[in-house]
Amino acid sequence: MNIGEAARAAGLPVKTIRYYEEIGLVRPARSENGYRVFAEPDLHKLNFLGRSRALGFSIEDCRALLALYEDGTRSSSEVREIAERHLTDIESKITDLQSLRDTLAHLVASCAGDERPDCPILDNLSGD
Amino acid sequence: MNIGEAARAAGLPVKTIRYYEEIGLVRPARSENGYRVFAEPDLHKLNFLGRSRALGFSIEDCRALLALYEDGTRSSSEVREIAERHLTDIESKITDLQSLRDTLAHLVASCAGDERPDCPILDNLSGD
DNA sequence: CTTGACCCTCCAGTGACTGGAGTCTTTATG
DNA sequence: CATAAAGACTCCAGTCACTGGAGGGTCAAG
Repeated sequence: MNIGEAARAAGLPVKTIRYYEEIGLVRPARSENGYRVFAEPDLHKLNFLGRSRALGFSIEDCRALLALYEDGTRSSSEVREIAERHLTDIESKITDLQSLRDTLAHLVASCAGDERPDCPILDNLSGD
Repeated sequence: MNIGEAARAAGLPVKTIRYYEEIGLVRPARSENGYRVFAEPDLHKLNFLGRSRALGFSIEDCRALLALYEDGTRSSSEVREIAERHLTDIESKITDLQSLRDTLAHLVASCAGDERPDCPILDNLSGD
């Protein structure tokens, strides 16, 4: 299977797959003409990567998760640790964004948004 | 006032201020020895930028906001538009992150996290 | 035999800094 | 006066995870 078909199968852009090979996440075979050849295990990896990335794991987390996935002697605690750290990260990002949102929402609400120059948003940004 | 003092006053790293000058957000004067000299209006701008960035506005938004701030003939609607777009952005990011968080929380909760290899997190990532 | 869809590699750019090397100026101390 | 530390300068490279594009080779259909 060529890279285009693999891309469609995994739901990833062709460029992304080439990038994943470059950084050693997948190692597809090559045919005589130099084309990458993706077999079942490669496709499986690509799908794994796509799902991991969709959950927001960093590439390095994905690399670790993939290694654990392929290591029959892993302990689930190692996987859970990675996921927990990521979850904590996301939760703190959510908190940060919510506080930004609250501030912004107040500012937007307080601004007339008409043709006049007076603007509480700018007042706030300029330090009142 | 030299860059170090300006940095302390504005609560920004020295490097960041030099970067802001490079991209044309501030234009401090130079003294004979080549050192940047920050006057009151420059400090004000740096503070404005710091607050805007802290609210998550992109550099280009900051540039636009600063221009509006300095334009006495602006209409507040222009400012409000930028802020509204940003607010919408943040809200959609929050929604995305919340759905990630929910998925991840379920997965983490379902994983024993012990010495055994069985792991619902990996099962999920590998496509069940 | 040509067209068009693929595939290849390599290089540059994204955003917003950050770190570091190598150099110069200023200030404080012995 | 010499020196050393602090702080200033420029320029280059790296971050993260791709993405776009140039320039070229390969393959199947008509």
